[in-house]
Amino acid sequence: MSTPHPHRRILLVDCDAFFVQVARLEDPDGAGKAELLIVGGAADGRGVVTSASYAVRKRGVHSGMPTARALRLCPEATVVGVPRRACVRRSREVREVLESVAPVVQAASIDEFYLDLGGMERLLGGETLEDSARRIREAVFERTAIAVSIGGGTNRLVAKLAVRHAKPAGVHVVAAGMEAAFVRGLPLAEIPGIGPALQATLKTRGLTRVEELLAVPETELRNWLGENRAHWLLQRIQGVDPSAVATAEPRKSISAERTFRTDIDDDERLRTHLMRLALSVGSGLRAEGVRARTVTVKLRDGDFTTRSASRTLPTAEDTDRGIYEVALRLLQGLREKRRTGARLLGLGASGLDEAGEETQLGLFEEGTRTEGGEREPEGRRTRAIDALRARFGPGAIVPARLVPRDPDEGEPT
DNA sequence: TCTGGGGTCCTAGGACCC
DNA sequence: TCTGGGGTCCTAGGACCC
Repeated sequence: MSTPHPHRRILLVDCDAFFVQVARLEDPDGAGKAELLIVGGAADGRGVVTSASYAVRKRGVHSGMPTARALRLCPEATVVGVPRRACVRRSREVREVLESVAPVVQAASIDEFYLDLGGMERLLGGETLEDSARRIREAVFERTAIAVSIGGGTNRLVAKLAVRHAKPAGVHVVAAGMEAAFVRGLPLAEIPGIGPALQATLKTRGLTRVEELLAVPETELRNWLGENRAHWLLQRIQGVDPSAVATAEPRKSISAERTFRTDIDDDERLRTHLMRLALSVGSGLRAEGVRARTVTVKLRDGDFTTRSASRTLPTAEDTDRGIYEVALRLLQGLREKRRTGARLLGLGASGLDEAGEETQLGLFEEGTRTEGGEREPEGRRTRAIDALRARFGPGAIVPARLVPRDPDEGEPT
């Protein structure tokens, strides 16, 4: 079957410095007035920059940089915490606007959305992709007060690369047929998927630009990187990306982790943190209506060595207690292998199946057991607690006696 | 100046089965 | 007695993205 249209019309809508914008909208008199604004973790602990205003970026600050270092580069900057809840809400508002103007919208992250305008040619009349992008940019700003930039082209990769040339608050469309030429002029580091490790590998052969890599014979590349990676890389540097814009697939894992202000070597305290993580992961599972077959514990030692242990259960689990009990054994195993101060503790749930109709219990709820040892349904209370946690955060309802206030919590900024 | 938290995907070895 | 493959699941680790 032949397609009626010669090429696809893909847009990537990317919110400009999203966390900064949201922080300003939520606090117009505080963050809103600070031109030099950093959103991220506290500077006195181990926090990093989540997003920095463009004025701060000019000083060399970028996301992922330790906040302490960012403040050394830009001492006048104001630092505020991440307004998580507001970001989720505003992200949803942006998505809703996009869904009203495009038939297919895929949220790639909290602040990025792929659109496929295919199939709406008749509705659009003769509108060019660039004009569509401008119209959509304005609609989003009008209805959400969020400024976005939009990249466009015939596939997702090109749209993604184009959006960098659109920022801030602009539009950049790569014309059909110009994909390879557009990619050819870029440094390899700009290609999504070519991260620090692959960049370093390529650099051992003096390769830092797409152009240079294109000159390497294909067979050589295959011998060097293996069939799969070579194929993937070749497509990337030729501006080819057959992947479709698809609406969200079900989530594959749910996890929570904490980096401590100072390393923790005390098993009792680690157990307390593990409980807290189990509460968070458990309510996440129930909120999604899924159960997990695999539980993973992650431990990062003081020297930044990261270790993990996982266990797949015969039956899927979604209770705080069930998750916790498996996780505790895994944590003990990891601690026995190497007992040293822990920098980070994490807990993940994967192998997710849709939950059935049976009970969903919270961590410290006993539930009543029938003669067969089966739990009786007592979902109402757990659901009520989960609802409160959803509104006020995972710390809203915790068994105070067993999970005291987190002494390792960073100071709120 | 050390290096967050939430995810996805890939690889590789061993177990197990056909 | 010797010698195969392939497929799937599980586990551990790592790369990468925002």
